[in-house]
Amino acid sequence: MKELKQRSACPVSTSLDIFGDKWTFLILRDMVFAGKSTYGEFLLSAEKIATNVLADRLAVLESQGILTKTVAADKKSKFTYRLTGKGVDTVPIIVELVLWGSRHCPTDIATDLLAELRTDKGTAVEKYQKLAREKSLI
Amino acid sequence: MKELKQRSACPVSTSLDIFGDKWTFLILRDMVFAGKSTYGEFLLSAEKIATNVLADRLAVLESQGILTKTVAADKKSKFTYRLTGKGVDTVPIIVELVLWGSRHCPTDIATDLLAELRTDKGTAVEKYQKLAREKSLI
DNA sequence: TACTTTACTTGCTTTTTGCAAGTAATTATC
DNA sequence: GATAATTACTTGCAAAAAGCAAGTAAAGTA
Repeated sequence: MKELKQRSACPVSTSLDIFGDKWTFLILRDMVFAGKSTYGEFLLSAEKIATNVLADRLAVLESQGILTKTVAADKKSKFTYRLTGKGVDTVPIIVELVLWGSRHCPTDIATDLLAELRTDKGTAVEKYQKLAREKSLI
Repeated sequence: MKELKQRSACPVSTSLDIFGDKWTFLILRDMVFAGKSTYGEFLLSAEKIATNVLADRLAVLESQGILTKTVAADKKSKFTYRLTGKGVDTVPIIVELVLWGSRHCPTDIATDLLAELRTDKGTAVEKYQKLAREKSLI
């Protein structure tokens, strides 16, 4: 059990106690927007997370109830990671990170996704939350 | 000039290249929701940031154009930090961190602020952005 | 002139990250 | 049925970042 220390009772602080690093939201991004669900898939992302850091972050996210780890349906040697409701609730945060980054940094994002997020953020958030929820029920 | 390396062209990743740590959003929170603007004020927050880390983060945020550093109006020995437009644009991210933390962690947040954010997030975001913008024009 | 305020800087220890290699249980192939 | 490949890690070590205590320097106050 990975236990995190809570630095204060401020909700921004408690959120950052869990998500305050350069990698955690990239794992969640991969689950929400790329449909990834295995250790091997997370390793393939462009940012090249180290294997020990990935293992550590997955353990933290599992212990914090943000995702679940189960043996894959097709292979016993594989694990499937799925978002819990608590994990699905991070979608609005990730969407705001997408919008800020795409507005203020040189990025390369699918124009249709960006248009979707900019035109009707609320609907887009609900859509990706629904997709993530459906995956967790497979 | 603090220069950051961009790990990929993904907007989530570029946002995290700047904000991906446990302290940066706490500084921005203090500016947006507590009206803080000086080094000494940031040091007083409950989470107790180390002085060298605070100095480093302020330098990064300044070099990234998220805040400006000017000599204070009243004292030449004091600096005033203010959000730029790019900084004001982080308010929606911080608001989502507040909402997630207050929903999923044991926190202690003013109930009227929480009600304000939950009832009409868009209006609340605009209100705090406007307040931050007005401060930057003083 | 001495003391305080304000904003750091420095030095040192601890923790986290990054990188390369190794391991162990399945699963696929010959 | 032995051999190789997949999949998900673990381990060891160097480098970077964070944490802590103390020191510095310019400006303001008594």
